[in-house]
Amino acid sequence: MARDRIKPRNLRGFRDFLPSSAQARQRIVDIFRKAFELYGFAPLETPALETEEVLLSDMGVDANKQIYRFSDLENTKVGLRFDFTVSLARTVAANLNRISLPFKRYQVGPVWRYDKPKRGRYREFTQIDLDIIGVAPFEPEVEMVAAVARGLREIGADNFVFRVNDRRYLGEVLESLGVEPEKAKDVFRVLDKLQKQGEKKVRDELTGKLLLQDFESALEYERMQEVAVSEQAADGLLTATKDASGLAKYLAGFLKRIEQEGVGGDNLVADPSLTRGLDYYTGFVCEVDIRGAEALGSVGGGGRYDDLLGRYSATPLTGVGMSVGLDRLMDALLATEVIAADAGQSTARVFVTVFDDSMRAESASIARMLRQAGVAAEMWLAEGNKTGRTLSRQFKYADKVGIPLAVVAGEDELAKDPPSVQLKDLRTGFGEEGKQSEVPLGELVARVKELLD
RNA sequence: GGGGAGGUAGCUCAGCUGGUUAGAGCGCUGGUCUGUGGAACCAGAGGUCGAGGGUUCGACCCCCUCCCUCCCUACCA
Repeated sequence: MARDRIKPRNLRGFRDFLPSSAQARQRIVDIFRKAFELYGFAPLETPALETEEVLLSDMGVDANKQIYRFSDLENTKVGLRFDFTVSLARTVAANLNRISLPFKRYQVGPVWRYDKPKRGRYREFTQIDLDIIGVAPFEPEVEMVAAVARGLREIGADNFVFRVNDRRYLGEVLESLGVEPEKAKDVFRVLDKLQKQGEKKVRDELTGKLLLQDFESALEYERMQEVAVSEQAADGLLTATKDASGLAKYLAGFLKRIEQEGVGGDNLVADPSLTRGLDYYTGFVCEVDIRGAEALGSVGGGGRYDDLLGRYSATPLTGVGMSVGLDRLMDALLATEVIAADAGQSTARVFVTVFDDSMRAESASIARMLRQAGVAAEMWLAEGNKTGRTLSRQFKYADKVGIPLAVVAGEDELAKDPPSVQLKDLRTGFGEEGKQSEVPLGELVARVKELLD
């Protein structure tokens, strides 16, 4: 009798990535890595597990609830990292003697949040994180946004929108509107409905429930949302509050500066309602959306955290950073058809068939030749091949795993002078002209490279 | 966190008002074809009908609890 089988299931909110999607993910990560290194960011690696005391407290109440926590076998209280920022702060504080400021680093890897899973939200997900430690505003902010924007463009996702704001600015605005800080979120949530529900309903709700004094200013302020950044928008921000403050000037200055770096127009929006959930942000905050996939939520976000390092070090240090959520980015890119759903299962570009078990050595030598030339090649591994009889199975396999080219090394061709093989293009349909041709072994590599271009 | 829908083969699903050995398509494995892929035909493997308990002579079907998935909503990556 068979034993009880174990159900091959994953934990809730955890996923496997089969080769076809894992390849697509890794391509995206590689692009970001290159973009970041182009700006001089260096990689950092930190442990997935941190002590509870490092992890907790400055994250905000909601965040603390979402941290995976447990006691290890020695009863040490530990937790899985919730994001990379806290680990970064700890690492920097512990290695100040070995780190030169400014410290520019990126980190890619999984983080864990005990949240209710849904589309675009997982309990284990991969973040691509970018931070600059030790420099005051706002050049680091500019560079960070520019580097992430570059990565997105390299992927082909020109349909991104950065929303930016400054938390302190928000406080000033609220004060000028006569809103108590604890009501801030409610006020902006209601204001968010302006488009959907109309002005009257919003006015009633705001002046009624929330006792907002100055509705007109709030409305004017809200209308700054979704305004593409321009001179005009920057001026708008300056007048959104009754008293144009130094802070407003600072934000407007930032917007002009980031435009110089090529991030503007449809890609940049000043969003005065943006605050973000994590408590450690002290100034600049931003989020990135993929236009057309806003319902999935933002694909990235971040901000400035000038007090966080002080938790771990007597040396106060400023910092700014943001991270892109790879999983949600993939979902958004698929939804907006920036990338295709399915890549191949195999990484090989050429499939080398085995015509007959007795001719495996010949096939193996062809595969070696291709690999030597830097062409990814896969050879048929199964035994039991007789004089071409299993070719159809081999082609079927190669086609299914997405290998574009196949080589058939048959006895007749190899016996020729010069020895030759059949090179077949599996991408063109069966029966079409030019689906395959005889190529001398000496020209195989060149011909393959030509076809793959 | 709040509201709604659903869980039957690897996948997509069917299964009459509860009635004997639970089905289809696709996929998978093998066969027919002794030099060529998406085909056809044949055969086969694969299900404790999400889990546990209850009602009943009898449950995939009815009831309860739990688990899981999806959609809307709030928040986040």
